[in-house]
Amino acid sequence: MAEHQQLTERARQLLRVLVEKYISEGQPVGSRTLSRAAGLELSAATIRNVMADLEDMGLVVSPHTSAGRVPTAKGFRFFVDSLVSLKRLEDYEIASLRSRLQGEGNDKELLESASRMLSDMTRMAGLVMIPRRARFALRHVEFLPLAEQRILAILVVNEREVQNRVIHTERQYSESELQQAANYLNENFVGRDILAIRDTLAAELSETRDSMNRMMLTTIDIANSAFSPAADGDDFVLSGQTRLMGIDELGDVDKLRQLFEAFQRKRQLLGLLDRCLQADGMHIFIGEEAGQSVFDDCSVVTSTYAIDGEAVGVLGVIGPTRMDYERVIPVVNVTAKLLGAALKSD
Amino acid sequence: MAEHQQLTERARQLLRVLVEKYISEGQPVGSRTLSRAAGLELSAATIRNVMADLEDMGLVVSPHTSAGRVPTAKGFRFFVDSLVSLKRLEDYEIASLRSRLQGEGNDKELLESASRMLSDMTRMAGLVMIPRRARFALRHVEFLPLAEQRILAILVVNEREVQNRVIHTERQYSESELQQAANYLNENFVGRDILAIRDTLAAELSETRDSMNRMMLTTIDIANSAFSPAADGDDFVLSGQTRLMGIDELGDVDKLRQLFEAFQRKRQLLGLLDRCLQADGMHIFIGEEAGQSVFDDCSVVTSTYAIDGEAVGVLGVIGPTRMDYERVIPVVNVTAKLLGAALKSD
DNA sequence: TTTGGCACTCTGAAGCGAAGAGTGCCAGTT
DNA sequence: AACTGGCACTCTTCGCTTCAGAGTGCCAAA
Repeated sequence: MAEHQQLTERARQLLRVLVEKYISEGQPVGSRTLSRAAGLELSAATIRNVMADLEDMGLVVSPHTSAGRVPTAKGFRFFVDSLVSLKRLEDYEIASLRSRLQGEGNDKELLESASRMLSDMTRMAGLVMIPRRARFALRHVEFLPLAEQRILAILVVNEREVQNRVIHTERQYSESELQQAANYLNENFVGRDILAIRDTLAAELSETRDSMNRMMLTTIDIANSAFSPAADGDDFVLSGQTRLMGIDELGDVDKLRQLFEAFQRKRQLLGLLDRCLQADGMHIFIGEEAGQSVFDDCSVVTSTYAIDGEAVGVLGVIGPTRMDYERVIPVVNVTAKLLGAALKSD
Repeated sequence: MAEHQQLTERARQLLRVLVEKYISEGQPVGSRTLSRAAGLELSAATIRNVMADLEDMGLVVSPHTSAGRVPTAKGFRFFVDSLVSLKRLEDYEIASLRSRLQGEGNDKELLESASRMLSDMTRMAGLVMIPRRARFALRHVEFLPLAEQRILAILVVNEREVQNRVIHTERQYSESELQQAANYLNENFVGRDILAIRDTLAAELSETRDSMNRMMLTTIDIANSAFSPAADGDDFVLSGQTRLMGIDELGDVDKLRQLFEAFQRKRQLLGLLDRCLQADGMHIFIGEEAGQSVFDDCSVVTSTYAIDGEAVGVLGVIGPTRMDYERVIPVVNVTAKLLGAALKSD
């Protein structure tokens, strides 16, 4: 059986059982064990032949001459792509998750709660990216002068979310100028998207610049800086990192430390999440597939979550390559749906 | 030499050298090594006698019959209390720290920077408690109605700090009622402490309840909830936790995990910091002294930091019991002074 | 009081052999 | 042609022993 040949049904079945066994036991599995567990009426010797083939194809390896087989990253990939049989969550589990999310007041708590849920359900680390709402509907704006040509802008958007930014301006504005500008915006633009407002103002500026009064110029100047896209400092919520410390595949303290450092830097993980946001639905990265050596012994299972049909964020879990995909995949999937619904409903 | 007797000068000297040696090498130190390192002209045998005394007093132990001595928590305590000779920081080091703090814009960044500095200088974890300012001077307030008898209160205090809170009220208020209440507060109370404002309003209420107009009642009702003491979610800034993973005294993954969990829960650590805030100056907890088993193999070195002479917060480092106190203590001390100064100056 | 000497203890590394697990291959069976 | 039992071989793991090294405690002498 050559490298690129199709797997026989039997080989697939054996690979599936091997992976399942390995996931549940964490030990290399030998031909004898497999012949007992597989349900097929085959002797250990026969199975050894099949295993040799799977090894040629790079789906399994044995850590040393006399130690049974372990799935490779490629083996896991094949497993999740075409062998895994997902376990539906029990209804009561779904109900309990839903109620945990419904109790939360604001969005931030909702995300934290979802992250903790992912972590609790899978006993690994859960993560939830802050939603990138396309739209920030202005509810209210306030400007306060600070020293040195700086202004504190407070925006209330999407009904309840408060953002505050310090902006630098060309010249010093007085308190009453700022007040007027804010009033103008509050009277004319409530409910509209802040980026759209900025564009509208800019258009107006170029059309009727000369005839414009001072107040309008002030308003446009300030709004231009204040209504720029939010640079969210904190881009995801991670929970249960410490659970990873209990997992012996990741027992190497040094590896673990690098992983934790990556969590703190956020950049690498964020890059991964961003890639996931490009395409709706679930993504699974196994071992090296994430493309960053810190995650080499890890897998990441993610799903986008959507508000009103639009994917606004990504959530998922991160754990050892040897994780219980049959359960983890549905957990991530369901949590994504529930979170989307919960975000919509308030 | 009995348990409670004073230590001779010689015993003190030997203990000092032993602790220093142990701190730098991390290995139990034997009598032979000590006789060479101590500078005293004493043979190993003599030293062994002294060591036996120190062991009786509980200042050192040997991990097993043939392994030299290691300081106990009590031994370290004695060392830091009366033997340690602090190493002054170099002027250029102080200058570099000062400039790192001066570059920062807002308070939050300042605290993070201080925390990172502590971590970098000591190669352990740094932590800085958010200042508990006694006074929150009102700069501006805004109330916005939300659904279900909730109000979004936005407070700007201490010139530039924005707090937002969702409060629940007895009845639903209209947008214009809230507007009036906010205007009243902004016109009459700017610059005063929010707790004082609340008290003033409450006093007014009891005096002239009957003659009071509806607007005033509204204002008092809302301000009463909105101007309660800030429940800061995030009470301290921790940096460089991962540095602790490299330290072999804390090599036990399970211990380490408990420590990290304690960091996330925050409560325990916060309790410790609060105790430190009771008394100005430096505090050192060695091993069990912190009173919480999670910190058993750790020491915590803290200092209060003050703005205008008033201690408003605590900062420090956390690391293994075997840390270089001679250097760590000055680092914490200096950082506290610099942070206090930096917070004042803006 | 200090010191050299000595017997003793304990650790840690190294080496060894037996047991166990599993493989690869071959020759025989279906 | 596909499967199977058997067998030699390999590799890990565990317990045991040995040995060197480090350091102690105690004693008798200076």
